[in-house]
Amino acid sequence: MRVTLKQIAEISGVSRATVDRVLNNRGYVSSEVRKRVEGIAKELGYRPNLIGKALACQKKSMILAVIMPDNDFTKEARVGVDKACEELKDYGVKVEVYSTKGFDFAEQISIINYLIGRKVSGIALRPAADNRFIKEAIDKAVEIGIPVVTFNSDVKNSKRLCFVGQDLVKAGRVAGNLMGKLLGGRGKVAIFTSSYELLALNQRIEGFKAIMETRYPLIDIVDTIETRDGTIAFQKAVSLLESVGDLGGIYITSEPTSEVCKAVKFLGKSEEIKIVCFDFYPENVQLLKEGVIDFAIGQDPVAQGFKPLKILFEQLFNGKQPESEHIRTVIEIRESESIDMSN
Amino acid sequence: MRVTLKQIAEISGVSRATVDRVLNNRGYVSSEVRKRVEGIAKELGYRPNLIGKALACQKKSMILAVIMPDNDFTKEARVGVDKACEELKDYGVKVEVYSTKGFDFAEQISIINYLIGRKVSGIALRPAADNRFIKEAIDKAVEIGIPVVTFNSDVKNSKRLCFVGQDLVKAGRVAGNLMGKLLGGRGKVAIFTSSYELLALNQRIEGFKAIMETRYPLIDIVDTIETRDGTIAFQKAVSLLESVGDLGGIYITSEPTSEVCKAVKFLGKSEEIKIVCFDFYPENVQLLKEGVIDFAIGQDPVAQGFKPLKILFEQLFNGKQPESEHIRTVIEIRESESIDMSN
DNA sequence: GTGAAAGCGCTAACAC
DNA sequence: GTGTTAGCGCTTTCAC
Repeated sequence: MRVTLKQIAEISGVSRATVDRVLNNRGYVSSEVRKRVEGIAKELGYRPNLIGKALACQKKSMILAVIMPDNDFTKEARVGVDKACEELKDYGVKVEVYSTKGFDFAEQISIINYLIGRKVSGIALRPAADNRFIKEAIDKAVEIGIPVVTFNSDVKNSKRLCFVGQDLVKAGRVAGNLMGKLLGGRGKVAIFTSSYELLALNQRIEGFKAIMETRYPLIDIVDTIETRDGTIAFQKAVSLLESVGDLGGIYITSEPTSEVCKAVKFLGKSEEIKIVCFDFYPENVQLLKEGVIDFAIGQDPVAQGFKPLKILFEQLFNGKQPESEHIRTVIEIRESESIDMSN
Repeated sequence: MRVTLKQIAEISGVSRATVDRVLNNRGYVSSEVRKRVEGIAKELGYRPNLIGKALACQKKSMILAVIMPDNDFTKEARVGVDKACEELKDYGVKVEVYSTKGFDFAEQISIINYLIGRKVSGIALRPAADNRFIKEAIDKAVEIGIPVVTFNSDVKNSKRLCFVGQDLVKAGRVAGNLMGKLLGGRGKVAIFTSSYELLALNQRIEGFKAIMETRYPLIDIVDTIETRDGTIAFQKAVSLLESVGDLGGIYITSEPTSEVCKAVKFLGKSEEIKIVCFDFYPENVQLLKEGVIDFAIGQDPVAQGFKPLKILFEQLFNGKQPESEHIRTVIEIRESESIDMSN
């Protein structure tokens, strides 16, 4: 059994309450006593017993809030949120989920302000944008003592505790390498992306292009198409396929996947066109099984829902800092045989 | 706050000790009282507070033992074992690791007997073999009340609580699909395996062959080579490559990976021969980066070290049964860009 | 400034 | 068979 607070109290000749005051910076303690207690605690390598602490803290339930725009990703992240809920329940943690329709950063800001007013203990945020308004809202929360963890997408230069998400450039490199192997190192490729305004997607393109240049010089990126509103994706894909008859592969950074695949199927080119895309949403699973998509790359949304809460809890509960400022989630490659969640 | 044992005691008009006796089946309680208490507990949906329980149990440290033959896999599994150690330390759990040189099942049996004598609380076993002697040792432990969890490789028909490991046939299918894609669906392939006597490796071959037959009829498996002692692998690979000039790919089920790759490099065929193998050991990482290996498939050794201990703990500590009899670890696909552990 | 004491939910030794 | 009591390590209230 490790050294306890009680032992420290006895050795230092003070009460447990005083040791508690010193070690947890609450109340006033004469600097002489403080020095002595700190010295002894350090010397004995005191580390609080988390179970005892948890038991004593159970009553004062702490509230953690999760804010996330509602889309496919959210649904899977929710599984991780629920897991964290379950695991932290015993510690008196309550989790509140605020899911907003669409990527409306103004709404996120007002939720943050509301939470600041309610003095919640911590906030996990999937930002709807990376701009100075969101940044300021985050900083405001942090400054009054509410730690914020961003996930899925980051807010640059903000005071958030850390960011949990995929290394997106690297994910793009992985996608590029997969495409390179599928094409045997030669051929024509097109890129589909939903918006040039989302940093994450641009990074996925950046990594893809980088590896194509260095490792697959014989692969030609013939076009990069922004689809914005998904409805035009199908038409654009059909035109592309018709105009570039010998297209070998399509790389899709996110949303338009099913529309693009529909076009490929429509023209009966599932066999000859190789497709690499992101995420394991149900439509993608289906397309993988059908053999239309060759590889899908996952970003572990469950971990992205789980870890921010866990990190906030550990920070608040035992002052543990996150291991790094960017907690990377795994880059999962799946094909038709490994796509089933059951494994 | 959920309903507590104390409340149940008050409502049933008995003492906490009696409720404890009823709910945890210790000591004798009149069947009348037992019925009443059980009824009330059930009605109120009583679930013990694990933190309180943990705090009270800390003193009687429980010992969990891990037995595993020492090889590359073990080194990585060890990381998971240490993680479990750390996480369970607060609950008064001590973990003892017994790592044996080589796959000597007799030695494992004597360790198991020793642990039975010492009355440890639970055993995590990576079996050195799947035979009736090991099975009997496991059953003996289980019968006197020491739960056993097997990992990495199972022992059929034994009374182990559950098995933690990869779905090996499925992993073989994944490997086959990757090879199929690398070869564009046509060509000649050879299989290297270290031993026909290890169930795991045969299952990896089984899955591979199955998918080749159904999905890639134009791919020809020209040879399956057993290398046993690794030293002959290099020579066998060289002969193969020389005799089958137009070989397209090599599938390696385990150990001989680096020797086979050496042969491929030796003959300057890294570019033309596609290689799919297992595990992310340092040599494999290097070969992936060099572009000699195309894909490596991981079995999450860290989880294989971690989960058995966690499962044993939960079973012993709060009677929680494992979710399934076979806890599958993830089938991780990695290529040169995603092979770095850092992600 | 500091200490005493109660209490979190549960277990276990001992008394009856 | 059942109850009493102390205690696990920590926090917190209240008194001095």
